[in-house]
Amino acid sequence: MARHLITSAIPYINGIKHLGNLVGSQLPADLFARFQRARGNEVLFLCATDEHGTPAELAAAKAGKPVDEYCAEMWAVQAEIAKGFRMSFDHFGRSSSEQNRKLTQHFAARLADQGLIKEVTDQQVYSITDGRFLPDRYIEGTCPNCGFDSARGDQCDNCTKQLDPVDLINPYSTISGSTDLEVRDTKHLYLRQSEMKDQLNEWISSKTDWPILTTSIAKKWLNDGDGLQDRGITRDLSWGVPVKRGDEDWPGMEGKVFYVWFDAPIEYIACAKEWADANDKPDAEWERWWRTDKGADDVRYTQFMGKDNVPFHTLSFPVTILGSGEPWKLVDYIKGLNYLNYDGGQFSTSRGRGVFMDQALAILPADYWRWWLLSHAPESNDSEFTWENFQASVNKDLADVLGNFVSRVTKFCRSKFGESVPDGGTWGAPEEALIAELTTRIRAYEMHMDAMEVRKSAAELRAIWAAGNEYLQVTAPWSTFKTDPDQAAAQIRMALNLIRLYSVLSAPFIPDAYASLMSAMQTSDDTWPDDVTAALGALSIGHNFTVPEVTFRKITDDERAEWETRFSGTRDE
RNA sequence: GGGCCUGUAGCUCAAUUGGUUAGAGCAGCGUGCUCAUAACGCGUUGGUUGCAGGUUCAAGUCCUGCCGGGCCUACCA
Repeated sequence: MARHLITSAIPYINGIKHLGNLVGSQLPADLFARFQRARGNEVLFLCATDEHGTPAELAAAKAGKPVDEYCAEMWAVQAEIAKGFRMSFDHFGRSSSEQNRKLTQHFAARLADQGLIKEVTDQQVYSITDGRFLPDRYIEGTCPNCGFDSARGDQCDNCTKQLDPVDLINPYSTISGSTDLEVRDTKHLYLRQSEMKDQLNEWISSKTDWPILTTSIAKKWLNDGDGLQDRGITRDLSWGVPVKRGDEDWPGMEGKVFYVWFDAPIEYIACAKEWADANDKPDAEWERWWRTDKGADDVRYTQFMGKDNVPFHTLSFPVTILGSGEPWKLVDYIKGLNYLNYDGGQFSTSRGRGVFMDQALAILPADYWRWWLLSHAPESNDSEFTWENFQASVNKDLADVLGNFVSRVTKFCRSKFGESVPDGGTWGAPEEALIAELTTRIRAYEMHMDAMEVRKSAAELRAIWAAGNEYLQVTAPWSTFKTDPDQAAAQIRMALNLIRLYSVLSAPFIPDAYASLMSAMQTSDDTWPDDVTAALGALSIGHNFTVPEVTFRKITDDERAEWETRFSGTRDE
């Protein structure tokens, strides 16, 4: 039995994420986790909220709440939505946890012991009115290059030129609008990533099976210009993991916190401890997933993330792990995904453009979204959500091909034989052909799922569903019944068993349909069809079932038109 | 500015890494069927692979240039 450690990039705390965020990490990670569990493998699937940093502080202030309270509330909201989308996390943690605080401080101490931390005095813009240092992009002013009057401190949105905040003409704080800014010296800890450049290069180069997207981003950072740069891992903020060297104070670092990108990936580890603690498990239980000296050497660790997260997962987090000199588990495979666009443009959180996770669930059940998003996952390129495409895919694939199959089979059986698996007849050539086709397709499906080829998996699954309809067309039990009711019984026995088989195979994509179909077929036998013939005998003669309600309904043209309008612009609520 | 990715049928995507006649699904068209959610099956029309050159026995795939789309560019996360 294989062991899979699976993490999804942890969503930032400030607000509800859109469908692009969902399909970029959590959803494919969940698909993979569910599939590996179904295959009988041991899985630990973790996610959490990423809670530190300036945006969290500002969002809390805007909401008029203390930041810890705000984060706790938003964590609950995100946890509820994740549940709504049927994310099968073993634990949904928080980067602000006690466990992560201690572990982050521990890593910092280890890295310092290994000589991989240095102190650097930076110059940073301080806003006297706001009483805080400002990250570059929280300063705006007139672009010295093109004269655009709201250029950000890091880059001008108008002429796309990279800027330094001190270059801006008439700079002001975007938080308060104050122009009362000054440049101050501030001391920070830097992670000496450059020391490990060669080691990282070798490691990344050995990952020939990773998505090109992932390795090319990593190589760019490693080799661009002067190569991998050291990176500041502390910030002048109050909300975050206090800078400490293990349990000891860090002289000169009082009042500072670790940079969110330093502590966020460490939460992948801390989350395992949160999981163990929450379930009254001893430390050995989580350490066997993360410590290669404590049983994790046979673990395969897979990370899922959008492309914007790739540098941190391929470079700075591995530096943290490797640089610690301790036997922590290093990632084996990084599944980096592109972006999902919305109807000819980008999803926009600020402008409320596109469908957000809570809104999606309010209009349709999770399975509809899961199916569409996964079968159109932005694996090789950015992909695009359009309502027309969504409606067509959902109606055709879920309602017509799968849902209607269930409907026609169960209703036919009920009217001719009653609501139990009928006796009589034998299987012959058409059944053998079907089994042969299904066996080929199921093996292909498994291969694609194992390789995390999401779209190909979806296409194969759909073909498996369609094979049921083809079988019915070939055998035509409604005709057979008129001349040879026994043979029709054998045919419908096959079809009823297909429903259970489809349910089991489809569960990673559409878990709610899995549950409702298993319930309709009155079985809990979720055995994976390693042997297709055996799997098609799982519901034996006389086994009772019920005719399910509509498994998937169709999206009407009116609904589509209404939603198209509703989600096109500003988000109201 | 630099780097990377990308452009294939009306739409969404494939193409075993340079190897026969570029394939699927949807939409369209035709047809069969009547168990079923106006569903299903079968057949079929759509391609100068963005453009122009080049390398090669062979190019969607490699090279050069141009045009278009996207991402990243290290203090947002």
